[in-house]
Amino acid sequence: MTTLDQSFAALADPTRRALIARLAEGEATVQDLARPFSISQPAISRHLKVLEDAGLIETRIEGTARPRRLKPEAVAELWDFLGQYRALWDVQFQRLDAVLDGLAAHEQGTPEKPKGGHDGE
Amino acid sequence: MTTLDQSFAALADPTRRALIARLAEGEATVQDLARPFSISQPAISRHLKVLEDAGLIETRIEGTARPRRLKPEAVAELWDFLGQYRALWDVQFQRLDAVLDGLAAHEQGTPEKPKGGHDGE
DNA sequence: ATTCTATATAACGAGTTCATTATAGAGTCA
DNA sequence: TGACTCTATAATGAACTCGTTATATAGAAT
Repeated sequence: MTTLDQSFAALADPTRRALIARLAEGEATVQDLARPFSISQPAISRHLKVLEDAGLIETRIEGTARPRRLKPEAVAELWDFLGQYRALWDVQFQRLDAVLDGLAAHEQGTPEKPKGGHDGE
Repeated sequence: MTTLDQSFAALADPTRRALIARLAEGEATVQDLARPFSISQPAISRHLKVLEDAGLIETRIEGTARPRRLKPEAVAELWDFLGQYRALWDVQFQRLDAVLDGLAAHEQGTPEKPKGGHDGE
Protein backbone atom coordinates (compact mmCIF):
# COMPACT_ATOMS: atom_id res chain seq x y z
CA MET A 1 0.00 0.00 0.00
CA THR A 2 2.71 2.37 1.01
CA THR A 3 3.71 4.40 -1.95
CA LEU A 4 6.72 5.51 0.03
CA ASP A 5 8.17 2.10 -0.75
CA GLN A 6 7.81 2.64 -4.46
CA SER A 7 8.89 6.26 -4.41
CA PHE A 8 12.06 5.70 -2.43
CA ALA A 9 12.91 2.58 -4.42
CA ALA A 10 12.36 4.48 -7.65
CA LEU A 11 14.74 7.22 -6.54
CA ALA A 12 17.38 4.74 -5.41
CA ASP A 13 18.50 4.18 -8.99
CA PRO A 14 20.89 6.76 -10.47
CA THR A 15 19.60 6.25 -13.99
CA ARG A 16 16.09 7.02 -12.83
CA ARG A 17 17.25 10.10 -10.95
CA ALA A 18 18.95 11.25 -14.14
CA LEU A 19 15.73 10.70 -16.06
CA ILE A 20 13.92 12.80 -13.51
CA ALA A 21 16.54 15.52 -13.77
CA ARG A 22 16.02 15.58 -17.52
CA LEU A 23 12.26 15.72 -17.13
CA ALA A 24 12.63 18.64 -14.78
CA GLU A 25 13.62 20.62 -17.87
CA GLY A 26 10.41 19.66 -19.61
CA GLU A 27 8.51 16.90 -21.35
CA ALA A 28 10.54 14.29 -23.19
CA THR A 29 9.89 11.18 -25.23
CA VAL A 30 11.53 7.82 -24.66
CA GLN A 31 13.89 8.58 -27.52
CA ASP A 32 14.88 11.89 -25.99
CA LEU A 33 15.47 10.22 -22.67
CA ALA A 34 17.34 7.22 -24.04
CA ARG A 35 19.72 9.21 -26.21
CA PRO A 36 22.16 10.44 -23.52
CA PHE A 37 22.40 6.99 -21.94
CA SER A 38 24.35 3.95 -22.96
CA ILE A 39 21.51 1.61 -22.16
CA SER A 40 18.87 0.20 -24.45
CA GLN A 41 15.47 1.67 -25.20
CA PRO A 42 13.62 -1.20 -23.47
CA ALA A 43 15.65 -0.54 -20.34
CA ILE A 44 14.60 3.11 -20.40
CA SER A 45 10.98 2.16 -20.94
CA ARG A 46 11.13 -0.06 -17.89
CA HIS A 47 12.68 2.66 -15.75
CA LEU A 48 9.91 4.98 -16.84
CA LYS A 49 7.34 2.40 -15.84
CA VAL A 50 8.88 2.22 -12.37
CA LEU A 51 8.77 6.00 -12.08
CA GLU A 52 5.19 6.14 -13.27
CA ASP A 53 4.07 3.35 -10.93
CA ALA A 54 5.62 5.37 -8.11
CA GLY A 55 3.57 8.37 -9.20
CA LEU A 56 6.62 10.46 -9.97
CA ILE A 57 5.90 10.98 -13.68
CA GLU A 58 2.95 10.76 -16.00
CA THR A 59 2.49 9.90 -19.66
CA ARG A 60 0.71 11.67 -22.46
CA ILE A 61 -0.12 9.96 -25.73
CA GLU A 62 0.64 11.76 -28.94
CA GLY A 63 0.62 9.63 -32.05
CA THR A 64 3.12 6.87 -31.48
CA ALA A 65 5.09 8.98 -29.06
CA ARG A 66 4.55 8.94 -25.31
CA PRO A 67 5.99 12.12 -23.86
CA ARG A 68 6.62 11.88 -20.13
CA ARG A 69 6.41 14.76 -17.72
CA LEU A 70 7.21 15.16 -14.06
CA LYS A 71 4.50 15.05 -11.43
CA PRO A 72 6.28 17.20 -8.85
CA GLU A 73 3.38 17.04 -6.41
CA ALA A 74 4.42 13.42 -5.83
CA VAL A 75 7.37 14.78 -3.93
CA ALA A 76 5.10 16.02 -1.17
CA GLU A 77 4.83 12.68 0.59
CA LEU A 78 8.58 12.15 0.57
CA TRP A 79 9.12 15.71 1.65
CA ASP A 80 6.82 15.27 4.62
CA PHE A 81 8.53 12.05 5.61
CA LEU A 82 11.96 13.61 5.57
CA GLY A 83 10.60 16.70 7.25
CA GLN A 84 10.04 14.72 10.43
CA TYR A 85 13.71 13.91 10.65
CA ARG A 86 14.88 17.26 9.46
CA ALA A 87 13.13 18.68 12.48
CA LEU A 88 15.30 16.46 14.69
CA TRP A 89 18.29 17.63 12.78
CA ASP A 90 17.41 21.24 13.48
CA VAL A 91 17.04 20.44 17.16
CA GLN A 92 20.49 18.87 17.23
CA PHE A 93 21.93 21.98 15.73
CA GLN A 94 20.34 24.22 18.26
CA ARG A 95 23.00 23.11 20.71
CA LEU A 96 25.66 23.74 18.13
CA ASP A 97 24.18 27.16 17.59
CA ALA A 98 24.74 27.91 21.25
CA VAL A 99 28.35 26.83 20.95
CA LEU A 100 28.86 28.93 17.88
CA ASP A 101 27.33 31.91 19.62
CA GLY A 102 29.85 31.45 22.41
CA LEU A 103 32.67 31.52 19.92
CA ALA A 104 31.53 34.92 18.74
CA ALA A 105 30.66 35.80 15.19
CA HIS A 106 34.02 35.60 13.47
CA GLU A 107 32.89 34.51 10.04
CA GLN A 108 29.94 35.14 7.83
CA GLY A 109 28.79 33.13 4.83
CA THR A 110 30.71 29.96 5.55
CA PRO A 111 29.71 26.87 3.56
CA GLU A 112 28.06 25.47 6.70
CA LYS A 113 24.84 27.09 7.69
CA PRO A 114 24.24 26.81 11.43
CA LYS A 115 20.75 28.22 11.03
CA GLY A 116 18.99 25.53 9.02
CA GLY A 117 18.44 27.35 5.77
CA HIS A 118 17.42 24.60 3.46
CA ASP A 119 13.84 25.12 2.48
CA GLY A 120 11.95 28.03 1.18
CA GLU A 121 8.55 28.22 2.80
CA MET B 1 29.45 6.09 -5.59
CA THR B 2 26.46 8.23 -4.88
CA THR B 3 25.31 7.87 -1.33
CA LEU B 4 21.88 8.94 -2.54
CA ASP B 5 21.63 5.43 -3.91
CA GLN B 6 22.18 3.93 -0.49
CA SER B 7 20.03 6.44 1.35
CA PHE B 8 17.01 6.09 -0.90
CA ALA B 9 17.37 2.32 -1.04
CA ALA B 10 17.61 2.20 2.74
CA LEU B 11 14.41 4.18 3.09
CA ALA B 12 12.56 2.07 0.54
CA ASP B 13 12.03 -0.70 3.10
CA PRO B 14 9.13 -0.26 5.53
CA THR B 15 10.87 -2.18 8.29
CA ARG B 16 13.82 0.16 8.08
CA ARG B 17 11.57 3.21 8.11
CA ALA B 18 9.94 1.81 11.22
CA LEU B 19 13.36 1.34 12.82
CA ILE B 20 14.14 4.95 12.03
CA ALA B 21 10.85 6.07 13.49
CA ARG B 22 11.71 4.23 16.69
CA LEU B 23 15.19 5.72 16.80
CA ALA B 24 13.68 9.16 16.42
CA GLU B 25 12.44 8.68 19.98
CA GLY B 26 15.96 8.01 21.20
CA GLU B 27 18.80 5.52 21.29
CA ALA B 28 17.88 1.85 21.19
CA THR B 29 19.67 -1.47 21.22
CA VAL B 30 19.10 -4.26 18.75
CA GLN B 31 16.92 -5.98 21.32
CA ASP B 32 14.79 -2.90 21.78
CA LEU B 33 14.43 -2.55 18.06
CA ALA B 34 13.74 -6.22 17.36
CA ARG B 35 11.08 -6.63 20.04
CA PRO B 36 8.12 -4.97 18.26
CA PHE B 37 8.80 -6.85 15.03
CA SER B 38 8.03 -10.38 14.01
CA ILE B 39 11.35 -10.85 12.32
CA SER B 40 14.52 -12.38 13.68
CA GLN B 41 17.35 -10.57 15.43
CA PRO B 42 19.79 -11.27 12.58
CA ALA B 43 17.37 -9.65 10.16
CA ILE B 44 17.23 -6.55 12.34
CA SER B 45 21.00 -6.44 12.59
CA ARG B 46 21.24 -6.51 8.83
CA HIS B 47 18.71 -3.73 8.42
CA LEU B 48 20.72 -1.68 10.85
CA LYS B 49 23.84 -2.30 8.84
CA VAL B 50 22.10 -1.04 5.72
CA LEU B 51 20.99 2.08 7.57
CA GLU B 52 24.46 2.66 8.96
CA ASP B 53 26.14 2.14 5.59
CA ALA B 54 23.76 4.76 4.22
CA GLY B 55 24.87 7.13 6.95
CA LEU B 56 21.41 7.37 8.47
CA ILE B 57 22.32 5.97 11.89
CA GLU B 58 25.41 5.44 13.97
CA THR B 59 26.51 2.93 16.58
CA ARG B 60 27.93 3.34 20.03
CA ILE B 61 29.59 0.47 21.88
CA GLU B 62 28.65 -0.11 25.47
CA GLY B 63 29.65 -3.46 26.87
CA THR B 64 28.07 -6.07 24.66
CA ALA B 65 25.31 -3.73 23.64
CA ARG B 66 25.44 -1.54 20.55
CA PRO B 67 22.94 1.25 20.97
CA ARG B 68 22.03 2.91 17.68
CA ARG B 69 21.08 6.51 17.27
CA LEU B 70 19.82 8.57 14.39
CA LYS B 71 22.15 10.78 12.41
CA PRO B 72 19.54 13.28 11.30
CA GLU B 73 22.06 15.41 9.48
CA ALA B 74 22.17 12.64 6.89
CA VAL B 75 18.75 13.80 5.81
CA ALA B 76 20.23 17.00 4.40
CA GLU B 77 21.36 15.44 1.15
CA LEU B 78 17.99 13.84 0.50
CA TRP B 79 16.27 17.02 1.50
CA ASP B 80 18.29 19.02 -0.98
CA PHE B 81 17.59 16.53 -3.72
CA LEU B 82 13.86 16.64 -3.18
CA GLY B 83 14.02 20.38 -2.75
CA GLN B 84 14.86 20.77 -6.41
CA TYR B 85 11.62 19.12 -7.38
CA ARG B 86 9.59 20.68 -4.62
CA ALA B 87 10.52 23.98 -6.19
CA LEU B 88 8.87 22.84 -9.41
CA TRP B 89 5.91 21.75 -7.38
CA ASP B 90 5.66 25.21 -5.81
CA VAL B 91 5.68 26.76 -9.25
CA GLN B 92 2.78 24.59 -10.28
CA PHE B 93 0.87 25.67 -7.22
CA GLN B 94 1.49 29.36 -7.65
CA ARG B 95 -1.83 29.62 -9.41
CA LEU B 96 -3.51 27.87 -6.50
CA ASP B 97 -1.67 30.17 -4.11
CA ALA B 98 -3.20 33.14 -5.86
CA VAL B 99 -6.60 31.64 -5.30
CA LEU B 100 -5.85 31.03 -1.64
CA ASP B 101 -4.60 34.57 -1.24
CA GLY B 102 -7.95 35.71 -2.48
CA LEU B 103 -9.52 33.78 0.37
CA ALA B 104 -7.83 36.11 2.89
CA ALA B 105 -5.05 35.38 5.37
CA HIS B 106 -6.73 33.52 8.19
CA GLU B 107 -3.72 31.83 9.74
CA GLN B 108 -0.05 32.55 10.19
CA GLY B 109 2.80 30.10 10.75
CA THR B 110 0.72 26.97 10.47
CA PRO B 111 2.53 23.65 10.30
CA GLU B 112 0.40 22.74 7.32
CA LYS B 113 1.74 23.29 3.87
CA PRO B 114 -0.36 24.81 1.10
CA LYS B 115 -1.64 21.40 0.06
CA GLY B 116 -1.29 19.64 3.43
CA GLY B 117 -2.84 16.44 4.63
CA HIS B 118 -0.22 13.80 4.13
CA ASP B 119 0.21 11.01 6.63
CA GLY B 120 3.41 9.83 8.17
CA GLU B 121 2.75 6.11 8.69
C1' DA C 1 36.16 -21.52 33.73
C1' DT C 2 31.12 -21.80 32.71
C1' DT C 3 27.14 -19.83 31.53
C1' DC C 4 24.19 -16.25 30.12
C1' DT C 5 23.21 -12.26 27.25
C1' DA C 6 23.82 -9.18 23.20
C1' DT C 7 25.12 -8.94 18.68
C1' DA C 8 27.28 -10.27 14.28
C1' DT C 9 28.15 -13.36 10.53
C1' DA C 10 27.65 -17.40 7.39
C1' DA C 11 25.00 -20.23 4.44
C1' DC C 12 20.98 -20.85 1.96
C1' DG C 13 16.52 -20.08 -0.82
C1' DA C 14 12.77 -17.36 -2.78
C1' DG C 15 11.81 -13.37 -4.93
C1' DT C 16 13.17 -9.00 -7.21
C1' DT C 17 15.96 -5.89 -10.02
C1' DC C 18 18.34 -4.48 -14.04
C1' DA C 19 20.36 -5.24 -18.05
C1' DT C 20 20.26 -7.69 -22.56
C1' DT C 21 18.15 -9.24 -27.35
C1' DA C 22 14.20 -10.36 -30.00
C1' DT C 23 9.70 -9.29 -31.20
C1' DA C 24 5.05 -7.28 -31.30
C1' DG C 25 1.80 -3.46 -32.00
C1' DA C 26 0.29 1.09 -33.31
C1' DG C 27 0.75 5.23 -35.92
C1' DT C 28 2.89 7.70 -40.07
C1' DC C 29 4.30 8.20 -44.66
C1' DA C 30 5.39 6.90 -49.39
C1' DT D 1 -0.29 -1.75 -49.04
C1' DG D 2 4.60 -1.82 -47.44
C1' DA D 3 8.16 0.15 -45.02
C1' DC D 4 9.55 2.89 -41.28
C1' DT D 5 9.35 4.86 -36.54
C1' DC D 6 8.22 4.86 -31.63
C1' DT D 7 7.33 2.29 -27.78
C1' DA D 8 6.07 -1.85 -25.03
C1' DT D 9 6.58 -6.58 -23.79
C1' DA D 10 8.57 -11.31 -23.41
C1' DA D 11 12.36 -14.29 -22.44
C1' DT D 12 16.60 -14.74 -20.17
C1' DG D 13 20.60 -14.41 -16.92
C1' DA D 14 23.48 -12.22 -13.39
C1' DA D 15 23.37 -9.87 -9.25
C1' DC D 16 21.12 -8.25 -5.32
C1' DT D 17 17.57 -8.28 -1.35
C1' DC D 18 15.37 -10.10 2.54
C1' DG D 19 14.05 -13.52 5.22
C1' DT D 20 15.40 -17.89 7.63
C1' DT D 21 18.42 -21.04 10.93
C1' DA D 22 22.82 -22.14 12.79
C1' DT D 23 26.90 -20.56 14.67
C1' DA D 24 30.64 -17.38 16.24
C1' DT D 25 32.30 -13.69 19.22
C1' DA D 26 32.55 -10.62 23.12
C1' DG D 27 31.46 -9.04 27.53
C1' DA D 28 28.98 -9.89 32.17
C1' DA D 29 27.74 -12.61 35.89
C1' DT D 30 28.23 -16.61 38.63
